[in-house]
Amino acid sequence: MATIRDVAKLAEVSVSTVSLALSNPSRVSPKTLERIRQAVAAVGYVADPLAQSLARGRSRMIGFVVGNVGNPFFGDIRRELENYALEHEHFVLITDSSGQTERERALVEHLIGLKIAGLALAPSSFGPDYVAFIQSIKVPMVCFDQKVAGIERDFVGSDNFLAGAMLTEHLLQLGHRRIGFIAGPKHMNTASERYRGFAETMASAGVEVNPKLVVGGLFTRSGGYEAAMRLLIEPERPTAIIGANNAVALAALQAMQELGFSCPDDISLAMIDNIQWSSVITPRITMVVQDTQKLGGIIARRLLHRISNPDAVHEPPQDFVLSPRFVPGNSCKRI
Amino acid sequence: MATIRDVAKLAEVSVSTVSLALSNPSRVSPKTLERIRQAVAAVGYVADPLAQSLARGRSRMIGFVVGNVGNPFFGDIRRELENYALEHEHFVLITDSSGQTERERALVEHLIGLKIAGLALAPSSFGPDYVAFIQSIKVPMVCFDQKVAGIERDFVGSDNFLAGAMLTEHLLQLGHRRIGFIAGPKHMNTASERYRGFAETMASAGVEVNPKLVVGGLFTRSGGYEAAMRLLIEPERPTAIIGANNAVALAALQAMQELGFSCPDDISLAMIDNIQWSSVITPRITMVVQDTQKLGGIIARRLLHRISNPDAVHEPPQDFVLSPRFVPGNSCKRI
DNA sequence: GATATGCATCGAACCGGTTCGATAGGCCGG
DNA sequence: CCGGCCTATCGAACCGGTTCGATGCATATC
Repeated sequence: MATIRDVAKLAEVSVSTVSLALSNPSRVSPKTLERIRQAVAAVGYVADPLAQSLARGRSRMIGFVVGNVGNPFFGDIRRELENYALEHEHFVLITDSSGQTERERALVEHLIGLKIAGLALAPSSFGPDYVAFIQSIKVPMVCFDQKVAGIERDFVGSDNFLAGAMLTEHLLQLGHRRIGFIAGPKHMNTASERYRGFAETMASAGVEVNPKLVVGGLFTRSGGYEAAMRLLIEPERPTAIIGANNAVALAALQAMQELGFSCPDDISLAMIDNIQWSSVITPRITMVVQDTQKLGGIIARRLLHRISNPDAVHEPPQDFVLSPRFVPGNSCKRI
Repeated sequence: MATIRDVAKLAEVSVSTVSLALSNPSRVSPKTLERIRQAVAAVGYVADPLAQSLARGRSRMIGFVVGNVGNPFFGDIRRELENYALEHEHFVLITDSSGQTERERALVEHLIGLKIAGLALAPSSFGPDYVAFIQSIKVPMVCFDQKVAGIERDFVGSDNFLAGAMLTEHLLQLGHRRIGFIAGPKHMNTASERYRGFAETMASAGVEVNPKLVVGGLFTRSGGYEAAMRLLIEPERPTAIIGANNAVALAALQAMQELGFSCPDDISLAMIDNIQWSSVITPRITMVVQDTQKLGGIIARRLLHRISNPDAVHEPPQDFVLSPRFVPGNSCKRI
């Protein structure tokens, strides 16, 4: 590997001039610049990014930390960020915390050790310790998906209250009154907002919610399965079920199939968030989806804005909340 | 951030002694070691990984490069690699080439610039130029999934011939003779082997393959959809279809649904590779799956073996080929 | 014609570690 | 008592860049 000193020697200038020429060509005389350019080409010089990062104190890498890289929701966002970053000569390092807060923390610390230029984080936890940790991060960052109380950072996400409300309204209009709700973890903002959207819409419609029909508490497949089973063995079985995310809704579908219930003939089903291959699942599930592409675009733009404008540190954090989109399927029946 | 010099000052030893103590404690006297330990704790010293990598010429990071991080096949492998690497104090950098060879190359070069300790790569291409590029990589590496002719590296993958053969055999035993095959790109080893498994099993059984029933050529959803449509409008429509991967098979299912064919009553369907949520898809598709966990384990072990045994460079590359597993569903009917 | 201004270039310090050869002191055997 | 060997520690060079203050020279100003 050729170093900057090889270039300097060949071009008969000092090392510092080469460095200057490469990072700020206009500050070097045209003829010297040309000599340096030729020398660079001659020896095939490429700057060592590690040495650059060490000297500059920051690299051109962006950290991307989520709980599940395989989730298409995060995948779409990742893709947007990658493309935008690449256009701006940045490089995205993807990491996966498996939803474990400890691992997330280790990953973030490792990334900061790598002197990343910026961080896009889908927070995996909450509470004072967690908030303190996030707040201690000095690197430009954007949080997304999960709004966590106390974190004062740019945030990009969807209107989850609206998402819950839309599905509830839809089912009410189809005549459903006994609507089951498989909820997510109460402490997660997405989960509580979606539930609030459900509860308030029911209340506005003057329909009382049977507390036995609100189940769950995990956004996982197994949690959803168990919760769905509880709904299905209820004597006053619901006529429709809302899954607060894709995993619990699909688990509910599986439980229904296993118990011999037909969807939508026996029970209607609706969910929040898309899944891959949703179009080949029978029935096609009525859902409310987030505009992942737009979310990703905003995250990317916001993060790179903060990265490339050093003054942006003083800009107060801002929330970007997008409205989700209703996608009708054939999993909900009028009764 | 505390530096190694702060530690040295506080412990009243030289910088080199601190470095030595930290990397090779046995070569420092017990009492000095203790002083250094206390100093480290006192100033909260953590070595800067960037500076270490620069000085050592290699880091403790492992590059993971695949065409689609969101694919659960790669996701499972990634998880195994991450866990194993973490146990050995290595850190996995995930990157996504979107299947674009140019991007893959840029990513690999970037990772090498980061002085990664090792590389796990799912090759995205083939041909002399590509092979030459891969062969030029000096970093310890393991290739997986796609076996590429000419690349002399450790390889970990599944027996794709067997995968194709198993499904074919299954359908033959159910009485099918007019079996359609949606193939992948001919130049991809997985695709050609799967096809070969199909063709040879048919031949052994003395069943002639109608060339019109072998369609496709892309492992994508849209490619599979188009190919399936061609099969379905064929006058001599197949009684069963094999999708050479999950994407084309599910696209075929969608096409069948859209044209009003019932699976498996009208047409049977079988596929290679699993998908997420396969259990909620109606019908449950009969498939042959790869043991992703085991694949990931082998990749991880092999790579870390090469990384931590410098002599291992002389070990000749080795192929690890696992047998896939048959998972019956209810998408194939006896006729 | 002396002084101020600006520009191109350079040298040296620095980022934060590692590594190797040198040195000094302690212990051994002869 | 002295030479030889071992061990603990150190200093300096190095990895490959960046950055800032200094320098020298040419042009603009009064």
